[in-house]
This record gives sequence, C-alpha cells and structure tokens, in this order.
Amino acid sequence: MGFDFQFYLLDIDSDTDNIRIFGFTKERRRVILIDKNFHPYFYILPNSDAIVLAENIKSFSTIDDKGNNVAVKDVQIVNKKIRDDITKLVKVIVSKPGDVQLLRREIAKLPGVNSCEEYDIRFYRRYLVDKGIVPLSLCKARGELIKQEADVDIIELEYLELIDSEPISDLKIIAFDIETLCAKTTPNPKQDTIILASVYGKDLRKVLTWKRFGNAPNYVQFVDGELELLEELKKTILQQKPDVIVGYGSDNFDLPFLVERAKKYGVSLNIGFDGSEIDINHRGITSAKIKGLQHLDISHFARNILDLNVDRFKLDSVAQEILGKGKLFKLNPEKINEIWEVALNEELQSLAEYNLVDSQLAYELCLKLLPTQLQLVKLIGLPLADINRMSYGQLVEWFLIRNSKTSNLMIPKKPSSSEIYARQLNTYFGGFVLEPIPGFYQNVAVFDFRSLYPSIIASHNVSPEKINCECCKLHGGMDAGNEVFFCSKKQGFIPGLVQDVIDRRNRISAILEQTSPEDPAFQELKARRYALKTIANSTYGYLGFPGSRWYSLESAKAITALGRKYIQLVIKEAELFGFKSLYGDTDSLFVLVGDKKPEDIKQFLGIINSVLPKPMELEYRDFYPAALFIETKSGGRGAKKRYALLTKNGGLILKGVEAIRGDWSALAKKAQKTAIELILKEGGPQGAALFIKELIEKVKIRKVALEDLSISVRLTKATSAYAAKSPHVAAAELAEKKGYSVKAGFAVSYIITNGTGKISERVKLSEDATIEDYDIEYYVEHQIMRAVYKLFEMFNYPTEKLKGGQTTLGEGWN
DNA sequence: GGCTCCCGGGG
DNA sequence: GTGTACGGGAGCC
Repeated sequence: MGFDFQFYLLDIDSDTDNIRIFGFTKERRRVILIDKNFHPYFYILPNSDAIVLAENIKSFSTIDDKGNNVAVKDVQIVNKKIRDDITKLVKVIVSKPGDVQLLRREIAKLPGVNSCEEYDIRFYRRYLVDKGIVPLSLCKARGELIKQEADVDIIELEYLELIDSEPISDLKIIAFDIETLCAKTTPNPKQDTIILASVYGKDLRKVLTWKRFGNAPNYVQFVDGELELLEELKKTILQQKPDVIVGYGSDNFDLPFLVERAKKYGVSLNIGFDGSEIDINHRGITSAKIKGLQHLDISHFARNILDLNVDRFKLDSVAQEILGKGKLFKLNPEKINEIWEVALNEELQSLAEYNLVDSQLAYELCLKLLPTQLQLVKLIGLPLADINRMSYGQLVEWFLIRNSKTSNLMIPKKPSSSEIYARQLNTYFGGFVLEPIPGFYQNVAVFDFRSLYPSIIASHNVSPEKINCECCKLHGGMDAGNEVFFCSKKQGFIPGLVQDVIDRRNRISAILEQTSPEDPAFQELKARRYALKTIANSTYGYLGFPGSRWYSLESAKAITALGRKYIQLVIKEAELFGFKSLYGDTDSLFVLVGDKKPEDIKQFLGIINSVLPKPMELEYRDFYPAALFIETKSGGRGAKKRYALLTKNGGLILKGVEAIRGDWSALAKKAQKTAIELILKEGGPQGAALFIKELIEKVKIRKVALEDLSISVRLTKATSAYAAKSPHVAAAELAEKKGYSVKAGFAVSYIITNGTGKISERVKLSEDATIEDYDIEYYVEHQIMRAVYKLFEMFNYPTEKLKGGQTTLGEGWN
C-alpha cells in the first residue's frame, strides 16, 4: 500500500519498459516516479469484422532482428471518431515502446486490416495526453517508495491525477555560457580548448577560468586547467540543483562542446537527475537533454515564435530587441585567442566580464520569455523544453492532439514524405490587396478585422471533417465558394477550439483593460493572451501546411476566399458610406476620412458588424494625419506593403521602405527617412527638398560623419567563390590581405573612394578610410538620390534642383 | 526559371 | 526509436 503526495512534473521520458517522471514535491524534494501500468498501444482500422480480427491480433507474435519474440500484450475493441464517423477499432496494446513499430508493420500485413493508426506519437507525449497531465502543474499521486537516495526519492507510481492546471512559475533557473579558443575556422572541440565558463542565476554569478590575472572581480574563480574547469562547472550545477538550465545556441554549441571536451579527459558530465550524462541528440533538430530538468536553448523560441525585428538571430541582436541591451562589447574570435596568449590583466578581466554578461543575457531572456512559454505549456500540455523548441505548426498540432482526447477523435497520421511533396504542389490564392494610388494623403483612417482568419474559421465552421457534409446537402451549409460548404448544424473540432481560444482571449483583453501595468497580474495576463493569440493565428497556416496531420487544402482555400470576400465587402460598403478607399491588404482598409465625424465612423462600424457573422468583427484601428504611398520601382502603380504614416503624436511608421533595411549607407537611410518625415509633416516636398539640398552640400564639403558613409555587407561565402567582383567582395579581399579570417558570415564595412573606374576598384575598408577619401559624386548620386528621387517625382519636383539647381525646369519650386 | 545544396546559432 | 528539422537564400545549369 503506497502513500499519497503532491508534486510538479518537470521532465518525463521512458526507459526500455516504463514511463519515468522527474519532478519535485512542494517541499522541493526531488522525485523520480516510475509508472509500470501504462502500456504503449496503437489502433487497427479493420476492413471486416473487428471482433474476429481482434482475436487474430491478440495471439499475434513475431521475431525481431535480434531473434527475440515480440508479442501483442492485449487487444480491445474501441469506438473512436474518424473525421465525423464513430468507427470500431482494434486497440493493440504492446509491452514496450520499442515494440510498436515492428508490430504495426507486421500486423498491417494480416488479412482484414485496413490501416494502422496512431503509432507515430512519442510515448511520453502519449502518456501526458492520455493522463491529462500538464507539466509544471500540481499533481496528486500515490505510490510506493522503492529507493531513497540523498537527493531523490524513487517511487513506483500507483495513481496520478492533475489537480491544478496553473503552471508553477517559481522555478530555479541558471544560465551558462562558455568561451573557447579557435583556430581559423569555427571552434572544433577535437582541438580547441574551453578557456572560460560562466553561470548566472538569481543569487549566482560565477566565471571559471584557468589563466590567473590580477584584480580579479569576486565572481571569478581560478582553476588549474580545462579539466578542472569542467569538474568545477559540473560541481556548481550539481550544487545549484536548478530546474531549468538555459543557454543561447547551447543545443548546437555549448553543450556538445562541453560533452566532447569532457570525453577527452574521461570526465563524466553526469548531471542528470538520475546521474545520467548530457544527451546530445543529433536526430532531427539537434537538442541537448539533461535528464530530469529542462535545458532550454532560448535561440529556438526567439527564432521560431517571437516576431522580432532582427536580420540575424544572434544573442546580441535578440537581447537588444527584447531586453534593450546587448553584449558587453563586440569581440572578434581572433581577439579571444590574442587576449589569452598575451594575457594582460585588464584584457583577461574584460573577457571574464564578457563571458558573465553572455550568461546574464541568456538568463534575463529566459525570465522575460518564461511567462509566455509557461502559458503555452499549460495550453498544449508538453514539457517546457519541448515547447521552447517548437515551431508554430507543432504548437498547433499538439494543441489539437491534446484536445482530440476529449472529443474521442482519432489523431491523423503524419503525412509521408511523398504525401508532403504532393501537397507542396498545391498553391492557392491568399489575401486581397487593393493597390494604392501613389501619393500623399491627409486624414487617413484604418479599419481592420480583429483576428480575421481565426474568426472566419469559427464563424464558418471551417474544419476538414465538416466539408460538404451529408446533413447540409439539401438545406445548405456555410457557403465558402468553390463548390465547398461547411456543416451548419454541428460545430467542427477545429472551429470549436478556435472559438474557445477567441473567447478566452477576449475575456483576458477585457480584464487587461482594467488592469494597471504595475499590477503583478499584468505580465501574466499578457502572456496568456499572447499564447492564445499564437495558437489562434497559426491555425489557418497549419491547415495549409503540407506537413500537417490535419492538412486540408479545401479548408485553407476556403479561409482565404472568405477573407477576400469580407475585405471586399468592407471596401464596397465604405465607398457606399462615403469613404474614399485608399489601400487594403488582406484584413485592413485605409480610407480618407474627408468630412466624416467620429460618430460617422462608429455608425459605419455598426453597419458592417451587424452583417458580419460572429465572432467576425471589424475594428477602427487608428487615425493618421498623413500618409504616403510609394510608387513601385517600375513606376505608375502603388507598391504593395510600402508606405509611410504619420501618427497623431508625430511618430513615423515606415513599412517596407527599402532604406530601412539592406546594404545602404546610414547617410542614404537618414536622407530617405527624414525626407519622408518632412513630406508627411508639411504635406509637400519643399522642406524635404531644402533638407536634401543641405545634406548634399554637406556631403560636397565633406562635413559628414565617416560612419554614415560606411556600407556594411555580410559575405554569404568565401571571397574566392564569388563569380562577380562586386564592391563588397573587393572590400572583403582587402580585409583578407590585412589578415582577417574572411569567410561566409564575415561582415565587411567599406566606403567608396575618389577616382575613376569601376566602383569595385574604388572601395576602401571603413577602418582605413579618412574623410578626404570618399567619392562625393557616388554618395550624392548613388546613395542619397537613389534613396529619395521617387519621393520628389511624386510631386513633380525636379530632382536636379536638389543637387544645386542647375536646371530651368520646375519654375515655382525653390 | 527550377532544382539542389547549404546554412543557421556558437568562438 | 510511437524516427530521421525546416525554411530560405544562393549557386548552378
């Protein structure tokens, strides 16, 4: 007879036979729970009598490639919903997770078998779904203590139940980072050495290093060599007993590197709960697991889920974007070697600090992102480390899998690679775009649909199993065009879930409106809303994603078709109401306000929303005093997704304008941005023209900052691999001659110098250039003018005048 | 144009 | 191991 206890599940896996749960009690005692009563299974869809087939399968056994007998453990007849039909299935229960693939392949050959189902669900995930357990949420359990160790109780589980679905947020987190020496190429653990390692936590700052230097800060701990560094790092982690270990790029770099170096010295990095080694998984996505706790490589979540305005997902830029601060300083890999060799006190000191700050950034990123990740854990029910590495599609997929249990729905299989390939050939239309007439406009209102695609899914019952149902054939379902309709009698699986997510999100929004940002609940509520939004907004994409289990081309097509229908309806109604439509894209419409009053706008929304099916809703997004729609490069037409807006409080919104990105000099970017801003604020080109004229004057008399002239480009390959010698390649060759290790990814910064001949023959590295070097004509013509001429052409302003006014055109312009 | 190959992050 | 990422950009023909 066991004892009752409560605990939080942190990690879960299976050994060859059983599920193992790693967690901690309310008193923070670590526990390992072994569940011997949960067996792997899959389903057989019969094409004849299920009872006869079940009897047949029950006695089935085969021999594996090691000569062992592998038998079916038990069978059951169960009813499950396949698409929309209750179907009799044979549930085949087997002894070990490893038996599933062999038995399903062999049983598939038996007569009377139509297909095998649900054999492609990882065992520990199956367990969580079937038991309804949510990681990090309080569970009650009963079990028998089978072994008590200093750090952990090992319990054989008899009973398990979730009692609170709110994940615990009080987790012990430590971040870590290593620095290594490296020869010319990327660091290689076979030859390169770890010289520093840092850990950072709530009350923890430590840098381990094996070259002594004076005036070391108190967080520095000297060790005798790399071996001792590894041992000390291991000791620190074991002492700290973290729930979460976080790094940046640690799946691919830090942990594999540590493991490889430890192997060289014969050191065992057995820091798992159960004394197991770090497990570097090279199948699929490389991930490093530390058994019993959660290793997070926060770069995955930054890349996959967060919508960040960065061009590369480096720790520095991601931290800058999320935390508003970056690395301590920019450090070339070559410099690390140099610092280590020369070994000046001051430089070693700053290297140690650099190393600590990297850990600190990973730690703070984790703290900042954890509330959202925990809400996704709650919603989807998979371990934190899994959620951290998932893409949108996987989040939706597992949200659906978790919820298929309550609907007794059979989980569709993952498509085969040939199926994925076939699906990829299908293309379909996306959102509707109303092209803008290029030009300057004043008093612009923007309407947009609140969650257009999720609200279409919910309102039109868009679900694969509800397409062209028998029950609505005569009396009409929800028409989606293309001879497709969706059932109007019974809510589908996906619309039901999406409607629920929308409702919950709306409720949280309402609460948030009443909550002050200083309220401790505020961030928590925002995280909840963000998690719900992420799932809702990804569902449309998931239905059209070729790798999806619930792939439905017809559903995806219907969603965009309905989206086009509704935005076009809004455009038509807006015109009827007396608005002039300027620009629309998928779910938004820009209109001229004209003589319309706020109450007219309200009335218009009322008219539209009274005809929209719930939960579809058009909202008044914002008002802009001025807007500029920019011409396409070829001219004549308004470019899609390229415009500038002036906000009520004088702010500037730039969308798709080329100078805000790409390989332009800061000079050109500033010129374009300021010109746009002046045009928007003044309603005409005069001020902007004056500004550009003055800027060009400054360029001509060399009164500009050298760094504004630098053009930075990142190499995509070695210089020798480029066929054409473009300026950045020429610049990279100069860097190579200076002894830089120039390879793919190298960022080269150069200016264009005086002289004649090709541009590529006139490059100079920014670091070698002086203010006398740059070519005035190039920076005026190819940087400033190229960035701004379209803006002036829109007003028929003679662009020649900007450069000194040697023109007779454009009388009246000054 | 397609099709294939390679890369990301890390030092 | 209830398996074999993924999406985009550049190079190649």
